[in-house]
Amino acid sequence: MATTSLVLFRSDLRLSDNSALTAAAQQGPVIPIYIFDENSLVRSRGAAQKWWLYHSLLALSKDFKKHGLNLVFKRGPTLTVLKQVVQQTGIGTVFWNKGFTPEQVNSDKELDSSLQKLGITTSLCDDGLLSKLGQPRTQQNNDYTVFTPYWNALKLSQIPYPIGVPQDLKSGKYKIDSDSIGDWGLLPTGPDWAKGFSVWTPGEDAARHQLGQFLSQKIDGYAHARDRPDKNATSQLSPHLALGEITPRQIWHATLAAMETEGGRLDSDGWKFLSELGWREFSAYLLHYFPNLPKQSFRPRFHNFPWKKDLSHLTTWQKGRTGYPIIDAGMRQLWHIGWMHNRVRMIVASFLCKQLLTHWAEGEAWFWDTLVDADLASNTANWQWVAGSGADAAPYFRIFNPILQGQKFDPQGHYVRQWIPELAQLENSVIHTPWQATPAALKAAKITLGKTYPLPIVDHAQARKRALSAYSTMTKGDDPGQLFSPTVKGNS
DNA sequence: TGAAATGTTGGGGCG
DNA sequence: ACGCCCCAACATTTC
Repeated sequence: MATTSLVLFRSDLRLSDNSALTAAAQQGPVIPIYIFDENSLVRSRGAAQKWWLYHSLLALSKDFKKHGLNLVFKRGPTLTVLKQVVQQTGIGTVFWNKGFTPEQVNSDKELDSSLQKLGITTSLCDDGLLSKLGQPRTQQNNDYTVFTPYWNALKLSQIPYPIGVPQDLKSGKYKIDSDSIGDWGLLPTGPDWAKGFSVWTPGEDAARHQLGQFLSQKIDGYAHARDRPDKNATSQLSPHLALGEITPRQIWHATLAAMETEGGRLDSDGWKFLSELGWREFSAYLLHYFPNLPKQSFRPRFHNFPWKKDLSHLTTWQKGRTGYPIIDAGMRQLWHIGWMHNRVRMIVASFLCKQLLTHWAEGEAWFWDTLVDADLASNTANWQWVAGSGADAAPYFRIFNPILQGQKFDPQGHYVRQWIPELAQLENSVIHTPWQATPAALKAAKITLGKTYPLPIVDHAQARKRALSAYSTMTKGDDPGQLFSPTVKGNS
């Protein structure tokens, strides 16, 4: 006997390797549903990711159509909407893949018990991570707080193989009204800040294609080239992963297979790439054991760090007008395409926290709103990592010199020229230090410092000293500290 | 998944 | 030929 089920989609916008969808399809016909629920208990998606969500939902809907299923769109509190649908249809079973942030876990639990009280059968599946949430643990049954031992334990464990698209996908025979997602306010309304986002193709097909291209063309040499923002050398799978258009275990096994094919030649590049999945996993793991990670420094001694609140500095950083080309190029890339190269993320984050002494959570909030790949665990764990307040973090005194970083990782200034057109005509020798260019060189390049391009807002050497002295004021005490709330909303 | 300050070494200019 | 100094190059330490 076949039971028709609802399958609730959230951050798992794919047909393949989808545990909930597969489990439901094994029981009978399926009605897939996406509910746009700006639940106050769960941090809602930033503006940039809403753009991605819109396009990803269209893609998912199309993919379901190919299998003869209609993806239902609804808006409102998830429980209320599900109740209505259940009352209207009499469907008695709901499947979904569990979330893995603490707030999603709690909200899943509430939803689960509320549905059960209504006599609805629920089935929650594990999905979206390589490992079971909260695993592995140390031999003494502690949680890991250092990446390397965590990673060693993780990579040795059995990572499940991905499963395909369910073969026996059949549509439930109910007519359910569906919203038009154009009414959800997912796309920019005023000025269209998402024009540059057209470089992306959201959706499961595009994600699979992107992975294939990466493994056939870019994995070779990845370990080194990944640090070069002037080269297109990274996988750029992060937004696909964030929305669940592809799973880490699909990437894991496809990468191992590609390494296998090359008989070991790509092992070091391949493991470097897989370790990046390891960092994603480690972030989710840390957030699980430290639910305050988004709001509080992981290391207690940072609770009394003398952060500065300087709105004009923050705004200058956000707009990419700090006067340091590598910083400004990164911030403008973020604004224009909703994504920033990993190396540059570290440089701009270090600059905000250290040169400008701004609380890491201000930067985290900006990234959250502007990144298409925003992920609560990765975003907060990595900001804390750069700030020095996180688990297994870079030491606070490791302060990037934005000039040297620019010269080292963008030696010809291609990246700077791409995102800061007003510097495009400046010669290589001063592309990362325009204030050192001769008046004649500036004139030839049509640059007026302080006008067409800003002078540096802080002097690096001075700011570095200031940061180190701020660091030295931290005490070892474990002051419980305040939970942080950012001062500025992003562009939403 | 740094950078700057400080220390050490060794070749070469020079008296 | 020798010692002295300078300083680039590299190494170590410190932040």
